[in-house]
Amino acid sequence: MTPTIKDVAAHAGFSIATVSRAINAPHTVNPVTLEKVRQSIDALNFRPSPLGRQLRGERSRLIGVVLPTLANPVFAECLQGIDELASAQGYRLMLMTTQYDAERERHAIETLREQRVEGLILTVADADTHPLLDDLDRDGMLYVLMHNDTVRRPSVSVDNRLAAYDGVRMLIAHGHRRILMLAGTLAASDRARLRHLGYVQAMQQAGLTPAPALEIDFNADELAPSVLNHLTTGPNRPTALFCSNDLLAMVVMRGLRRARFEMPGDMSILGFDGLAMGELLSPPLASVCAPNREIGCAAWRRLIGRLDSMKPADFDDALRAPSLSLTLPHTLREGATIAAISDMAGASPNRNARSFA
Amino acid sequence: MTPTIKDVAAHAGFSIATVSRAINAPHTVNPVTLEKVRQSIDALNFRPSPLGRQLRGERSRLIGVVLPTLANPVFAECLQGIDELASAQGYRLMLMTTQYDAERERHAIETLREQRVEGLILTVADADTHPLLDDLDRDGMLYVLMHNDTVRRPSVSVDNRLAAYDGVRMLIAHGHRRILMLAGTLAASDRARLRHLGYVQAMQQAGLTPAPALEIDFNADELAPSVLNHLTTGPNRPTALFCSNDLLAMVVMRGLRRARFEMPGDMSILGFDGLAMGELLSPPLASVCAPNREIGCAAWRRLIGRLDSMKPADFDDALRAPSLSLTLPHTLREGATIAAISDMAGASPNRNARSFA
DNA sequence: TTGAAAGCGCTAACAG
DNA sequence: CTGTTAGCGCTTTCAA
Repeated sequence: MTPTIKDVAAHAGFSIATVSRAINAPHTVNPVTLEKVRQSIDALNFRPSPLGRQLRGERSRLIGVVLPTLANPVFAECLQGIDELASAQGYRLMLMTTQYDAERERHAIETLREQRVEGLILTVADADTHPLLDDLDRDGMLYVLMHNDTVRRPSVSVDNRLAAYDGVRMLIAHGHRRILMLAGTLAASDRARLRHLGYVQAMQQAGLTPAPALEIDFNADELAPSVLNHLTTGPNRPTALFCSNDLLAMVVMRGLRRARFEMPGDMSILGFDGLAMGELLSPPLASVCAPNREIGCAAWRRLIGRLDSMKPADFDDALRAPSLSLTLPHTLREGATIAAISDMAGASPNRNARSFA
Repeated sequence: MTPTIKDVAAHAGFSIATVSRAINAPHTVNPVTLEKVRQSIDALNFRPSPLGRQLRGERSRLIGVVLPTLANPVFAECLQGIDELASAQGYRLMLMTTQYDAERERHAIETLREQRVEGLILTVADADTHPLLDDLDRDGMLYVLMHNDTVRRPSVSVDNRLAAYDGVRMLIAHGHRRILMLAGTLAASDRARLRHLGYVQAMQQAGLTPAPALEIDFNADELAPSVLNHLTTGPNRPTALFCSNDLLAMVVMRGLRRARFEMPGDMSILGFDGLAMGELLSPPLASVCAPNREIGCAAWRRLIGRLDSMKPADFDDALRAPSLSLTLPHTLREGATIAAISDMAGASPNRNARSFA
């Protein structure tokens, strides 16, 4: 079927060794021979199988990428960063998604290891309590986490706690007092916890009372009535929502709009992630922005850096070990979904019935 | 480094053949032996290398995916569909992006073939005039195109001409007469051409004069002043824009908003693609929707179907050949970015100065 | 400059 | 039920 080096050798009238050399060390072979071999290669449309090479102990130049989902552009943005560097450096990417499911995470890592990837870039639900990552450590399998915010493992992320803290402080600076945090169903993730912690700290520092994060079913077409109620009615209804990610913010805004709420007039909204698309919205979505693409690039560099440093000597690696986790700076996109409390139509509790007028 | 079957054999005190059998045909080996081998496997943390297997002529269970970019969620949505089926069926995906660049397309296909993928799923800029696809045909390499709208090659897409036609007819039905089509910089793609053709046909059938597609620089932060001028001023300024994709529609809307245009009051907007995210916008984006996820799934099924049908006999394959390209139904999402002409504030030419008031 | 041959990890005849 | 062995495509000594 696909021609092998043998076919080429036969066609050219030389040995397979010569063909191999013609490919890998052209200068060591007689120009005339070289030319003949090249013609045979073209004639048969031969391409060397990486199998043989890898089998010989060469590097696979294959990196595994494990992401929760591509439905959230956050991960697509990271992947873009990774992909760009990978193709520039001649690496191949093997991609698996997990839908935030622990079993699928396990399976993905397992599968990729079988494929003999040289390293893994992954985003898992919870990095700290993940036995699989311990396995990787034990087996000396190189990996870098993206977005997972932990100091215990090699990772690249923003400081989720601080970022959330800064975001909520901004809301407070705009005069908001009743600020509620909304989280997706995967409230168990390490970053969700840290974001909530940041929220709590910002609230407490301002002398405000933080609330537990309200869980929202991400995929539902409508906001649950009880949730909507919680957001839109009562004397203590929130004036601002801090959403644990941008997609959630968009879903929530749609729900509020259907209830005749306007943003930011009736409710201020702050997201998290800094999706590029958020700037295209109307009004542009305020967000605590992570440099997603750059996170992908940084994860790549760290992985490849460690990969390369394996070769010569390991002490170099040990030197870098202290700074296992890399924290990239976040930014605040103030957007237009945040209003100062004084500008908000629905700020005073007694106007809340408006939404059901 | 990584343990091989030999290590396991040595550890267990059996031959490598027995170990291999223990893995691939457990029932053919003595339970006691089996148990010992299993313990050794666990102890050494052994996983069979796919290299050896593939080398033995086994299937690689590897599929290559080539996409223009992940920055446009259209492709991320397709990839989701593919990924779902792939992981369910035990296949691995190797992903490469091309940024719509012909050279990168070439390189991606080349690379993936070297990796011995069993088949390719790809979206290329222009399917009809693509020598690489001819190579694939010649070499019997299985592939399926996604979104590329051609009858000459195996493909899955919507009927881009008809879909555009239907979309523009809808605009006309809402009373619009001056409808302009906007296209991204890759106006050269097969689908962009077909979409424009559909636009032309719908216009002509209604006795209206179609215009050439106006090219927009997708990535620029602002609309070019000349473009903005074209859209917003003059007695013949358009009342509706048909954008060749949703992302472009969003960029254009942002540009118009900055010029104090409101959608749909001052301008109706129709996109193409049906991004899931479009429904989260305010107002929800009207769009000619392709079932992106389903396109990915269908492409997968066709590829695997043809892969499987290779095994027994090839005439089966010939039977299916007539229906090379699969056309999936499109839908119209009327959204709220389209207003009937009678409801539009800016409909009468003499109101156009409003935008610069 | 070229060829012969060994070996990478594994599976599958074939023998025992 | 288990072991021996050949061979998949390739690179790389080692000889010629």
